[in-house]
Amino acid sequence: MSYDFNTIEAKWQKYWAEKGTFRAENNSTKPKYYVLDMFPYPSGAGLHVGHPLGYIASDIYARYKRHKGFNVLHPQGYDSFGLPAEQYAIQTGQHPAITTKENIARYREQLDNIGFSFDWSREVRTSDPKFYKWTQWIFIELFNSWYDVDANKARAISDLETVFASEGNLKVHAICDEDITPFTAEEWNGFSSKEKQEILLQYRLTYLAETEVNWCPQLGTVLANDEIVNGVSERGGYPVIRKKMTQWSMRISAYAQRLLDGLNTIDWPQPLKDSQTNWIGRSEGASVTFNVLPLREDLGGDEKPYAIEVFTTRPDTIFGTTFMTLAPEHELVQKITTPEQKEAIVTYVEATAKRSERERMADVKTISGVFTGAYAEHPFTKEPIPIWIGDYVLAGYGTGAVMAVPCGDQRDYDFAKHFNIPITNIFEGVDISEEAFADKEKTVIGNSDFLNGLNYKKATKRAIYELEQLGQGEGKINYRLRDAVFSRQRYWGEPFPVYYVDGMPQMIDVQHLPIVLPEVEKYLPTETGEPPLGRADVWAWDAEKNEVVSNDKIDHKTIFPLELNTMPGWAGSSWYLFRYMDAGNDTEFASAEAMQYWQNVDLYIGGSEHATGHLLYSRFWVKFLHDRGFLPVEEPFKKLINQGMILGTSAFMYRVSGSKKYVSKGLKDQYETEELHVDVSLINSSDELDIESFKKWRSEFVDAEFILEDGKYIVGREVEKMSKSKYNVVNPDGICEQYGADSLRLYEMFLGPLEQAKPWNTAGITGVHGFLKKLWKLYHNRDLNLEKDPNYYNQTSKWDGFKAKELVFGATDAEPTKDNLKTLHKTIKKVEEDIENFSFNTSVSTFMIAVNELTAQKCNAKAILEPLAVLISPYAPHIAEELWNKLGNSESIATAVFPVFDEKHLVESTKQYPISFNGKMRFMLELSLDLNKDEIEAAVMAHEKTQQQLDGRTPKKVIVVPGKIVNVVG
RNA sequence: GCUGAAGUGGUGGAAUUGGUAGACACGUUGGACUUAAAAUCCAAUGUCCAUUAGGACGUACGGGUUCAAGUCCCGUCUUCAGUACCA
Repeated sequence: MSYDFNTIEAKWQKYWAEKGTFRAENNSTKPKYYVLDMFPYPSGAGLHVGHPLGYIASDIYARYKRHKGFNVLHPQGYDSFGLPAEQYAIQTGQHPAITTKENIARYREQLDNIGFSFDWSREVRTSDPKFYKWTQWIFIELFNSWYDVDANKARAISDLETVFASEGNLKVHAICDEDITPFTAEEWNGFSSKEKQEILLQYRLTYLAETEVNWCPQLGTVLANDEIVNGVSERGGYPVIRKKMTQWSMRISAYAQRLLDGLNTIDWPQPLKDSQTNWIGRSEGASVTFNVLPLREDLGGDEKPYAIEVFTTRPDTIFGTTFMTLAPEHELVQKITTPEQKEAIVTYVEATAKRSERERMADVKTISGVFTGAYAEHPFTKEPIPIWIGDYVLAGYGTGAVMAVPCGDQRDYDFAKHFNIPITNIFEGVDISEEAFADKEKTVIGNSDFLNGLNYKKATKRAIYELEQLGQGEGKINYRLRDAVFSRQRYWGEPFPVYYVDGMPQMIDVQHLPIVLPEVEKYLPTETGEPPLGRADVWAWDAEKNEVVSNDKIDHKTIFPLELNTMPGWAGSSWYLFRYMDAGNDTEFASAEAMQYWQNVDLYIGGSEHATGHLLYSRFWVKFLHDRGFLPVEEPFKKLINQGMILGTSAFMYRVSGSKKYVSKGLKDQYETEELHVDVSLINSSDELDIESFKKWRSEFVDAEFILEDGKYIVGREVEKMSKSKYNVVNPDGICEQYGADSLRLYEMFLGPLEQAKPWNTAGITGVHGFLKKLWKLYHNRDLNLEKDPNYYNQTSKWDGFKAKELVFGATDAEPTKDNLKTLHKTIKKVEEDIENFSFNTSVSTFMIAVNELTAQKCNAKAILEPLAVLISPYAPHIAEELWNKLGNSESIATAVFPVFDEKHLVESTKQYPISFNGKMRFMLELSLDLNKDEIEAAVMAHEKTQQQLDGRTPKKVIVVPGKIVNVVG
């Protein structure tokens, strides 16, 4: 029987599905292990060879952990809300639910073909109402929570109402909107219901606010900061502008410090932790208030002076402040500008507003700004300081205003030089005639009154103290992390469980969830610019009957309008990991017992592109749910591995400009050409184009002409991200058909280290496929191809070759030889280490060596072949199952126990290595692993003798480490 | 600019705590078996010199530590990724 992988793989995939081999139990005496992949978005293009890379790695680990006696949870699902299905719906009118369903079916088929050990009974889909019911529920819980700084956690909003009713908000320390008006208990109790709601909204962890957002006109929606790349939308590459809109926001800033601290408790790649750290952007410093001159007491009344609050990380340099700069968007700009400067300021502000983000970013070198004509008072010297505006100060960071210290900050320095503003040097022994001095460590302050002679640390402390005495500043920690906008003007997302009474948002009670997406006849925004849900006919809330009803019934008494926005893509993916623990639960998002048992994800594998999106939001929600007592854990993913991207090798053709002629790569420089992508399936392994297929590929190429070199059309090649639009996508189906899923799995692992990006190239796949054939033969009549059989040609048809002769299953009960055992245990050790270190690529080599050695040893002992099959089964599960079955086992190999490594079989002969020592020839000694004390002594003595014979000296020091090399120092 | 990662044959990539660099695979060349092809098996394959025996040089570059450096230290260069006027 030859290795018929197609039959074998189909057989075992069916077997696993029927027997439910990979179902995880929520009750088990075994230790638990949770292995999770980032679930895919089911796109119309299907899976390409890059997708399964991480899945194969996690599958190997999951199968390995099962062999090691763990109760393994290894589920899979779909992140099925998203923009592409909606864009497709806009173009074709096809309902996104239908497209999504079809795409999922295709994904499932492809995933099944690769033989993953997923527990499909726990599948989740974020677009399934049974799933998003709980996404809506979490939203309501966020709405019903506030962040208590004293308890350092989120609490129920009802607690806050109790506090307000008894003592007002004066003693409440919350992370909330900045401009909260203080009130007493009496005042609170006297507020109307609407006033109370408005106040509470300023405290809630999700809140409605008029925010400046990134608006993408082409997509008709708002984008989060991480959905924008270089000033254009990540999807589609459309321009993005700033616009004010009323939006739902998530108060993730409340968790900034805990998100930072939590990074120390999890095992994630350092670059990823770094990028979250940068994103959160903690900086320590002080906030300082500068009063604007003329102080307003001379204006009469008790009006307070205008005050500019700044954030600085260098309060120690406050005496070096020679001007201030406001962002052009700063709210005080209009108020403080003097009449003489008005025109210049207005012109500048307008010019800045017109510049797109992109232009502003592209042009960071040009220094620009305008003097407002106003002055502020230095808190200590009481000197007047000119106030400027300039676009190097960003409205979105800190307070949108800086105290400019040109001697200590290069940007302030450049600005001052450019506009001839004086520069005061406040550093001892430093020359600032050429550039600013920003080295904190070497700082000694001078020319600064009470700060003179102090270093950075002491001066900072003292400056903050003095500012506090004046009531004009305090120590402050500033975070770059902004609250996350949570509204999207889209159709294909989770609807909010929200209706509006008198303009105030109301939550729909959990027992009436889910609020299911309504039908609409078109998926575009409405003519008036409302989100697509504005087109729904049945989209109003009957607060008496508690159901969704037709919109034309809205009476604002019992029937109210529903929220028209939907939630962003990251909503469902922020908590899905818990749904797998108890996927069918209709009464809770997962039962407490299930969550207590499974805790959190032990191993998470996925791409690093989610560093500041999904992986941050998910940590935020988990911390929140933990605070409110819904989750036992505070971090979602204990260990994370980023698999590298598999890149495609694009092919390019060169079209002679303005013609239908295509010139081969070698001759392209003789013409003026433009390059265009061509489908890689039309190219053979030597970069030659299949001209006939190319003409048939697309109608526009039917009458193409070619300028060939040596009768061939050679294309250009370049490695790029795999993408449908670049025609460089390779999907796994063809490979599964031609070489089998096991070959694909082995090959994807063999390609290189998991974390590394690498181009896809099928050239080497015959290597791993050949290994599987050898493995198969190892369990069968292996001698057939190694020695000539004189009868062979008589037995079989001459033309059928070796395949025609039946290979006989050949494992026996024979005793394994020493060599057999050595090979086996060497392999166990290496494979175990490799899997634990996630270096799956090297273990494939280990298998090849093992099979080659055992073949050479003509090993047919069941005692070797059986454990070998278990070792290989995580990598190549189908062939391992088949061989396991043939060895006479009735249970699936998935339940087999991982073989135990026994050091004693690794008997190496003691070896001497030559080294050169002080120009003389010496030897080093390597001891075998299994020697006892006496044997070691004997070996060392023999070794010393050799050394003596060489130069007549005895080594002075001998370091003996069993199993290691002996270091002899003369 | 800043942060992080990495530079090893024709190619992908191996190499424990420093210990025979180039495992394993692809590719290439030669051979066996075939009428032939495919498949399979065997051998060679870092570079240079040499008929052979053998020798020299080799892990981006320049230094250093060490009996011993791909690995550790200092400096330089290059590439990739992330981030960007963050006060």
